[in-house]
Amino acid sequence: MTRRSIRPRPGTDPDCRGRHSPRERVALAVSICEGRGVRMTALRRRILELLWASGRPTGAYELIEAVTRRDSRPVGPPTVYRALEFLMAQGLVSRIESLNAYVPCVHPERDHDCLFFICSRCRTSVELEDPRIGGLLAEDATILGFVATRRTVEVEGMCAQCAEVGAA
Amino acid sequence: MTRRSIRPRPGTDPDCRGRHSPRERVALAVSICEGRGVRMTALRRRILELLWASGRPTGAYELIEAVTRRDSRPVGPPTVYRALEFLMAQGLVSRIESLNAYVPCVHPERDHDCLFFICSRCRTSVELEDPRIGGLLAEDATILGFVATRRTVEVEGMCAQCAEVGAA
DNA sequence: GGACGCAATGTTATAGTGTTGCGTGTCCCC
DNA sequence: GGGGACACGCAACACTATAACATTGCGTCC
Repeated sequence: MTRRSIRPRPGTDPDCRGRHSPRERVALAVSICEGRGVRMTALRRRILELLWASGRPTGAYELIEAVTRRDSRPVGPPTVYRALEFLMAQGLVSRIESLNAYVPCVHPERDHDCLFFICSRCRTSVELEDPRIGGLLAEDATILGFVATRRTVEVEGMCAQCAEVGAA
Repeated sequence: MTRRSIRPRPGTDPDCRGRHSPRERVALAVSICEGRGVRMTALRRRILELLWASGRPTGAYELIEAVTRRDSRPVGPPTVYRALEFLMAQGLVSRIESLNAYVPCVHPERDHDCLFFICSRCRTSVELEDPRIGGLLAEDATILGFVATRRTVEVEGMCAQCAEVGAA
């Protein structure tokens, strides 16, 4: 219970911190797309790289600016939104609803239900997987006769580092 | 497991369906505000009534139109957003992040963590309370050293009624 | 009763987020 | 190398939310 040295970054969770470089995760995403027969185009890849490079949940319009700057050509909103849609459909990116922002998923290789802890001070987020929560939600859904297709679980507050600083 | 006759409406959950009329819930909200020494003004009350009357998650701009129509005078966005902010601070209304919409809370008298099941076909939502989920989230937060201030749990899919129709 | 303080609301403008519609290109498969 | 599906470019627009500033209304204090 005392592994507190993590610096929360998108998609870094306590069990695998440091093990996943952005480069490696992008390469994994590419191979996943190959395996599925879907197209990881240059634009889509660029956006995934930018999300990994950002280090925190990133808005669509920030991405528009970043792509425009990096590729030295104007890119419109629909272009970026479509790429995000693709990346989300492939489970490579998640949307954080309470921020209107996007983060790369740490474990696209697993079929996962993300759970986000979002620090409102340093604007970072940590992705966790906790299958127990999915289980309870499925149970509640069954009671209601509800057929679930998507889950959003987000916790806002202050991360360990910021809480320490704030307490000082 | 076979209580399926409910018509999901905002804030109606299987354990108390039909027991809460909008009128009664608004009256409860008024008395809660009195007890707390905060002001349930005419505008705030009007917006709460409109949310109860709507029967589904309602966007801020829908509310702006509804207030404008009902009071026969133009109302600007800030006015409505401020009223919503107040109602949320008092736990009388919740925001559904994945819809950018607002619903009245069924049990403002309890300190509650809402959990929403949102039907993407009929656009209704059902509010549940499941303390076990809050417990797990608190547990995960502790492991991360995270200090939580707000939780968002939303499940999208199809409600029992729409699933039946859709299956036909 | 008039001057002040304060909370709530009104007004205008603008920022931020996301979508529609349509045309063009490009890749892949046969 | 023709044809269809998918991806992208572009312009305009729709929706959601906030900033900045003005006004109203009400209670209080002298």
